Amino acid sequence: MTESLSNDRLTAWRAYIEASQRLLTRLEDDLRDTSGLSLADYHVLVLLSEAPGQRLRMGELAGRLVFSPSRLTYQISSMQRRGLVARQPCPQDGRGSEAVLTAAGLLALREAAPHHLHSVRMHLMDDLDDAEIAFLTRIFTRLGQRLHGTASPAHSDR
Amino acid sequence: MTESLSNDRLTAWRAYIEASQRLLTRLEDDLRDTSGLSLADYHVLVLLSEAPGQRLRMGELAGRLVFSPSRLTYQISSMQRRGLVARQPCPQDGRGSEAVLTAAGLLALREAAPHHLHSVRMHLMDDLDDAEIAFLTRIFTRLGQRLHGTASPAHSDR
DNA sequence: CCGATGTTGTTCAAATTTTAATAGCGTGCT
DNA sequence: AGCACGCTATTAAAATTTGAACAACATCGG
Repeated sequence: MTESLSNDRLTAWRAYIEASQRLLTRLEDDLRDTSGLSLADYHVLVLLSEAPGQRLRMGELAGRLVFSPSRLTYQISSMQRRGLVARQPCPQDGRGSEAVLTAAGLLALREAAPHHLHSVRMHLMDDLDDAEIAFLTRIFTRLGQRLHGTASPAHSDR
Repeated sequence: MTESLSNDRLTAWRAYIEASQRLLTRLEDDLRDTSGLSLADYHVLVLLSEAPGQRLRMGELAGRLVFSPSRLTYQISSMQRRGLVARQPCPQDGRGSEAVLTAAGLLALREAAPHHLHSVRMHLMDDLDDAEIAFLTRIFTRLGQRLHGTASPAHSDR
């Protein structure tokens, strides 16, 4: 096992990590300032708004958000308190529950989206040309697919 | 103000966000399993080990880690409890303090690094060709520089 | 030198996230 | 049917992170 990275790769890695962190921080701040939502709130709203019946099982939602189950429980409870989503027991499975988008939630999303998308463009997308977009998509789509399978939230053996 | 993203860009954005989240989670788990360190611990150790005198001002460290001041205070206190770093008052500035790498901290880094780097290669780098590395570096170096200036931790007006 | 102001870190409380149980319910086997 | 097991989501407690308020010191202008 080779235990190092070439200089080029180390540089790439560090640039990626640091810039991503800064970007996330910035987007979070922008979103909070313009709409009072967190990124997590926003992502939940987006996923629900796109789902059939504007509702999703907790587990499905957690998987897509890359959230632990308990984190999602907390997140949804919080949004429920604020009236952005409702919680309903799942008809097909007595154990489960679904998060359902409320009218207020949809409205909040509609109000927040323009600002947020503007922010994403401003801080990232406007600075990238088409070739860069293509690379970004290629690299991270592949990465996401590869990471999706092998476990992580739970500990594998190794 | 155009308030949307082209489909291509939206796809790129979502792939990037989700895969990055999965990657971070995976690396964190791997690192924790093999060395008992968090990513934050590891980054602190790396930065200190590279700094002249293996010491850095709190503010400098916070800036590079993209941590809030209070978060860094907590982080360093935790590492101090575990013997990985020490805290010293700053000679030039009576207000400040420095975090200093300890022998144990350096050892912990040396032990953790091979596993962590292997993990980074495994999950990300080995899957990228040289052209992709170049794009990654280019995109995120530019992004990092651009985001570095304009404020975020504190709220600007807008 | 003195006072006004800005910095640097820390502290405290509140909010969030993690981790380790746990309750309830499905599934499959007998 | 009856039971062993696994899955789903929640809960409780501990750990972390945020955000506001502060204390101590530096810096600058008078």
